[in-house]
Amino acid sequence: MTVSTGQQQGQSSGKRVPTIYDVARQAGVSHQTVSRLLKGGSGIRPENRERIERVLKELDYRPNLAARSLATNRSRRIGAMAYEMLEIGPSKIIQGASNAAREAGYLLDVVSLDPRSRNDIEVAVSLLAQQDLAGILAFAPTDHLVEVVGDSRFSVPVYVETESDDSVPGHPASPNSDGVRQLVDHLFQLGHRRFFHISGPPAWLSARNRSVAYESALADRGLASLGTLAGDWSAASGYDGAMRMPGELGVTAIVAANDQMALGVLRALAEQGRAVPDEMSVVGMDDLPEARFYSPPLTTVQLDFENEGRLAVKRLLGLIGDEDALVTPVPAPPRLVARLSSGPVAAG
Amino acid sequence: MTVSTGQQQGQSSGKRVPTIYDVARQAGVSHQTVSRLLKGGSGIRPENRERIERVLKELDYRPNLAARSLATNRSRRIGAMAYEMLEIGPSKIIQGASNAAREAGYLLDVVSLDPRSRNDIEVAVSLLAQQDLAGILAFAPTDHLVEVVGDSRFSVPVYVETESDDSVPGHPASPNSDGVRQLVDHLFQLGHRRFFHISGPPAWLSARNRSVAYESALADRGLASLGTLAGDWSAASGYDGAMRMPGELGVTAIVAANDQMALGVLRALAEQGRAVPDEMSVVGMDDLPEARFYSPPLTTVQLDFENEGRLAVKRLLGLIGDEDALVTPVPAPPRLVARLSSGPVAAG
DNA sequence: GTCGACACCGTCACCGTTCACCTCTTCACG
DNA sequence: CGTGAAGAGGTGAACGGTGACGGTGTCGAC
Repeated sequence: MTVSTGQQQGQSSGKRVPTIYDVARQAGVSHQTVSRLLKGGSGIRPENRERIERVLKELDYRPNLAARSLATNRSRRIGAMAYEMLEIGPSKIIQGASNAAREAGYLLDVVSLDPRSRNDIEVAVSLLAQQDLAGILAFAPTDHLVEVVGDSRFSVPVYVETESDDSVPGHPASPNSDGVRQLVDHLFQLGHRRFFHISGPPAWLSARNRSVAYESALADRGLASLGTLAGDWSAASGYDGAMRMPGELGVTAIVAANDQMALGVLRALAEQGRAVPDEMSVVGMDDLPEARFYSPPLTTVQLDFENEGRLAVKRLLGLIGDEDALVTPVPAPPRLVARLSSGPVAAG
Repeated sequence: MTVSTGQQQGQSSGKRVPTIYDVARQAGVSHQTVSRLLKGGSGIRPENRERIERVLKELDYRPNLAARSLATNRSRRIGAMAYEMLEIGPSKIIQGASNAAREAGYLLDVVSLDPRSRNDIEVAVSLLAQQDLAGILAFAPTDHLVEVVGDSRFSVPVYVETESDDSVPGHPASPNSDGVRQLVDHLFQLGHRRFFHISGPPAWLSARNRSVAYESALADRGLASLGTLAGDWSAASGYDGAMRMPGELGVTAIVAANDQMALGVLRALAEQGRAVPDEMSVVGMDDLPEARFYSPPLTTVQLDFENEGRLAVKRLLGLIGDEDALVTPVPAPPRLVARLSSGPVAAG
């Protein structure tokens, strides 16, 4: 996983890389015929087609994308703005997007940035504006980013992955809010009535959405949250949150907005000598692969990040007009994963 | 963090994007003069320079990179093959690389792949071969990958991030092996003599290096490992490994090749009712931000992934011949982080 | 036998840069 | 006052594709 020595692969054998002209010459046709074959392929005499294809293989011809995009004024590259690639959610989303892009014949250029830093955002935007891209994907739901991206006039379609704003009533639940609701319901059924929330940073749209969903799920049960502390998605912030949570509230269940913060909460409770789940239930969100191995194993909710990334690419391709819209991936609905960190509320 | 609505930014105001010809005409010079200014900028009369620069700004000129790279046969893009982006190590390396690339004016195209799958690798290679890239970075130290990349004749420099092969004596320690050695020494000083190893998958160079370093660190102390089980970097595999470890060996310290596997080990021991560190010490590697919140907090070793990624980019730029080699980042040496999962060996 | 339709394929111009080369000034110097 | 070198900037041709258009050859219908 780390560096040490490198090795260079040769600057190639010195031979120029073949162009359609080379192919055409060797196949005894015009370059245009080669181009045609490369394009759609119809309207070419079988014998010619075969000959060209042979030469193509022989020379190991690779189209020069720069030339192509110069001529067509289109490219097969998608820019993506991402943030916090170290978190499981974002990085899985990017991975899904990258795969979907690859399958559609595109390459994803990922620019990572800190979406709280206006400067970072502007650097990223100008970097992306320079490259010739078919479109731009912005996964980075902070208010800042939405604003800057909205301002800057890209010459290509931009798809901003805003989450549905759950504060607007009467519109389809996002996977986020659906997941939160499942967690709350689960705890409710276990008898919990006194909830506390460790949220993500309020500048993040997804954090706000999760919080709103949490409040409204409680409200639907006729309950109100006993309080919320904002973390920053990290385990450390979860730890701090749990430590700062007023003891006199009599909380019996803590809902953390992601698994890392839940881990921090678990640790804080362990240090305070409070048993989980006997004295306190803790739930997270995301279902990290590790969540199952926490102490105790964490109840959480599984989200389909991969397909959310794919979906975003498909949507962008739709905007671009690339009718490759074959199958639109539907993210799997969130799935509650009940483990040992949640249990019935203590008697009495 | 999830999708819901998207929003499109306009296909721009319909006006053609300005070229150097447009700029030249408006500034009353030839296109070549504009090009010269854009290039280095020397040898232009101040008055002309000023005029051109004004027009440049006015029209918001952006060079067409496709045209440029067609003409120069060079591009400002670096391809990177990465694997397991979900692991902290790889993703931090990529992030470091991406930042370093950006600072040097390059963009990093990341293609993620499963380096165990020959097919994946070939797809990635051909994808990268198509794009016009200034160079290619291969972070993905499996034998497979090294082999395939070695075979395929890219027309651009390729920097393969092989680790130093620690089985070759007399050559500088890689951060990996240095880190492992620190862990072993730490345990040794705590009185441990009976070690067991949960390694990464042997196809990974870094896993092999860590294993070799482990064995040789023990050998230097006149000890031998009581055994090794190979995991796959996941917490689940660490759990399995600990469960399958023969009890009769009398092991007192388990060295896992990364933090996730160590987490799995901790969980397995907890389920077996074996106290950590009283009955068994456990150490990991990588120092994930979460490691500090495991139960008990994990002793591990901190690696400077970010700078390893940067370093790789610098090296590649060196191969490319881009003399931007300003400061060469030196990855910080690995640092032992002792926490509660390791302790003195039990008396008797 | 002529004509039109159609399939196939070649020619030419163009995409926006850079590069090689040439021309025109300007100025110093003998 | 002629000469040459240096400085500034213009001209035309690549780069490797694609698109528009037009020219063949073949075949069936009249």
